Amino acid sequence: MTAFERRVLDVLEGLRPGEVMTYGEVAAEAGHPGAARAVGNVLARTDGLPWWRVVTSTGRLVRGHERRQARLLHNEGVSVRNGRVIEPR
DNA sequence: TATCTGACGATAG
DNA sequence: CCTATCGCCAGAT
Repeated sequence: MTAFERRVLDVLEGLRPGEVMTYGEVAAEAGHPGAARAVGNVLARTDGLPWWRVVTSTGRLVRGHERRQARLLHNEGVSVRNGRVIEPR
């Protein structure tokens, strides 16, 4: 477990159902601005994290997991349309 | 130290 | 709005 990974996990644990953040925002809050891509890597290999509450900078859902993510987000009251989170980023 | 990889970001076309 | 590209970062080899 690296320091970077811990910081990312801390940020994610602060997310409540229905709240959504972008990879870039997570990276910045974790104290590693610009490491959006690295955040994605963490989410991809770590289990038990609310990965579906993280989307791309344009509100696009995670590549390759659109269906699953759309369902999970919908369960939390987040509006999704055409593989994209609606309005409130 | 050098390279490669990937659930990203910004931008030109 | 979409795709191609290039830049960036942390991790793994």
